[in-house]
Amino acid sequence: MSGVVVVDPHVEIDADREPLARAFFSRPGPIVARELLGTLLLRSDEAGVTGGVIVETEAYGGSDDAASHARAGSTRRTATMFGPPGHAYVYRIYGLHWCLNVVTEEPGQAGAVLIRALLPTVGSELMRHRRGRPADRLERLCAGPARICQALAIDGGLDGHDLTTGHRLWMVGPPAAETSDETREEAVLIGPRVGVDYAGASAARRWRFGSSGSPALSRPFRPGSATDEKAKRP
DNA sequence: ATAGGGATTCTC
DNA sequence: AGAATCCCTATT
Repeated sequence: MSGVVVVDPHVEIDADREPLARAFFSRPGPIVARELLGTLLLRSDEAGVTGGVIVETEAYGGSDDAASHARAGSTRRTATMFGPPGHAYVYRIYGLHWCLNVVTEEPGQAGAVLIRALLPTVGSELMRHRRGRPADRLERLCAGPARICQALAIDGGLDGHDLTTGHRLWMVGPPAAETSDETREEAVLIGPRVGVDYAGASAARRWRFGSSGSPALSRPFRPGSATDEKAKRP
């Protein structure tokens, strides 16, 4: 991908855009997760603008999903998962790191997509500095959900933030990507979700999605089970 | 009140 | 392979 245009945080957003984005995120998690591949995640704060292309995602459901934080219903931590689609669900893990999700499904129906990896395109030097690894290869900078949050300075203060409004932290692509037919067809890797074997929940569901051939995946997809396939947008 | 554990990452 | 490290959740 060439010459990325950095959106000014104060730019006006088309009035049409928000309802479209809302519709995009209100659909089932696995569909949203797959279609988020190739879209742009951007972060703007005092230090500058950072971000990259989403290359890996995972979908999580509601009470029927034993691997989901929402499995026990709405709690203090997971309340945003039951809220409006297109908002950020940010949680702390292992007392150390933060992870970023986008809320999916209609309000009242819990769901979220974990953003697992980006290919950096904006502010890579700032991200290296924030990660404390100036020599890190570009593909490794945001290869992992907690690395993304460290590189983009995302923490609990952004929990519940609307990702469709175009400021602080936002996504570019849905639904703008629908205009470019070229990008509709892409090879997508599919596999079981990472680190949720405890629930025995990942066995049946293959809700992890990755951009085929991307050098920035958090970890490889198993060549045997994770099938390469052509995914087309509706 | 308290115990158990995690959608991770880095180092040994 | 093991630690780091805290707060959410469930249980007493």
